[in-house]
Amino acid sequence: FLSTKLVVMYAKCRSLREARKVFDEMPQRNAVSWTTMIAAYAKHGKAEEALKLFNEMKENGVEIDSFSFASVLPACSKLGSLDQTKRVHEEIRKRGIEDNVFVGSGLVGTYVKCGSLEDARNVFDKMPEKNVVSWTAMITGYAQNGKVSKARKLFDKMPERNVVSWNAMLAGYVRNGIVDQALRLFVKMPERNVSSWNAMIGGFSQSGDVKTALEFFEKMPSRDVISWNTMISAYAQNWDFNEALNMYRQMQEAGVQPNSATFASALPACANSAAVQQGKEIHDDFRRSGLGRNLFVGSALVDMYAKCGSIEDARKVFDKMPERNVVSWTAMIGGYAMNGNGKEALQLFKEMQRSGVKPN
RNA sequence: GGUAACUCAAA
Repeated sequence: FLSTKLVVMYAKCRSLREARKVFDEMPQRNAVSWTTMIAAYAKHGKAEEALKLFNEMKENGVEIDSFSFASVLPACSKLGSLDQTKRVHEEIRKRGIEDNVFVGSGLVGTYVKCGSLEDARNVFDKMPEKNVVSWTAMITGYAQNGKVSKARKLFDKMPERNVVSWNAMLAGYVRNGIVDQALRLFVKMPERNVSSWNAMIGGFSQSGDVKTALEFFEKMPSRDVISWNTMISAYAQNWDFNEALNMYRQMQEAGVQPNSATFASALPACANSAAVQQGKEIHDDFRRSGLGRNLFVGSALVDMYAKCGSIEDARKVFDKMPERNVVSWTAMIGGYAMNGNGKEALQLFKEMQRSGVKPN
């Protein structure tokens, strides 16, 4: 069908809305159009929507194949619910497609992100054929959960490696604070991409070596938005707030489109230096960016206004947030406490508990 | 014609 191709096209051009419009108006939807929409939502981080569509697909009696499962698994990863993932896994088993390498690798990664290394390893061991993606997903599982040597054993054992596998191992060393090993890999790897460089910059930043982080940033062949965000964070987290804001400005001059992480990285620099004027400018930039509301940016804004003493503005942002978690609540409550308004702080604390958010 | 793995962010 022609409209199926249209949905695919719009989804590829990352125009979710347009794709959905065509999808909704289609006279007949097949497995391809359903899967395309599910994958598009998952890619945009809209996990609930992806799962909703997946369930609707089942209700409509459309056949769910390995493509559909592999597409919905990233949404399960984002939700992080082990129960949800086990339910999907059960459906996969029932349909007898757990041997598919895309489905298997997806399951490994999803179990990792739901915090169950055991289930991940189980699926991994049972896979009749593994490819570089399956191996890399398993390595990431160990590497990101404090088991670097297990990760390294797998890494050395895997039949073939690509740049992503090298990056996964490198990131594992970084995550566990072993920057020298990360650097050793970085030097040794047969090819590097922008992610490899970004990971190293993050590693140096994490160990407090902003100087070397900057050297790598300047030396790398090309920089993407993550490179810039990492440097902004590097300065902000190492108490050089002016340089953080400087990087933010340079990024704009370089014509790089900021994303939500950019704002969430730059705002703490204003918060911690009580730079309310710059904070307001960044708030304006965010509104003008056309990026949708974001939990991280919302919390960073609340914290920025609160720490700058503009408690009213903090509350305005807080009230407009569509979703709040313990970080947003804590930022707001802390703001009132700092302001000497213990009464309002206490009241909000109770309100937070009433809304089902647990303090930590 | 649709699918899986790596790097950045808030109290």
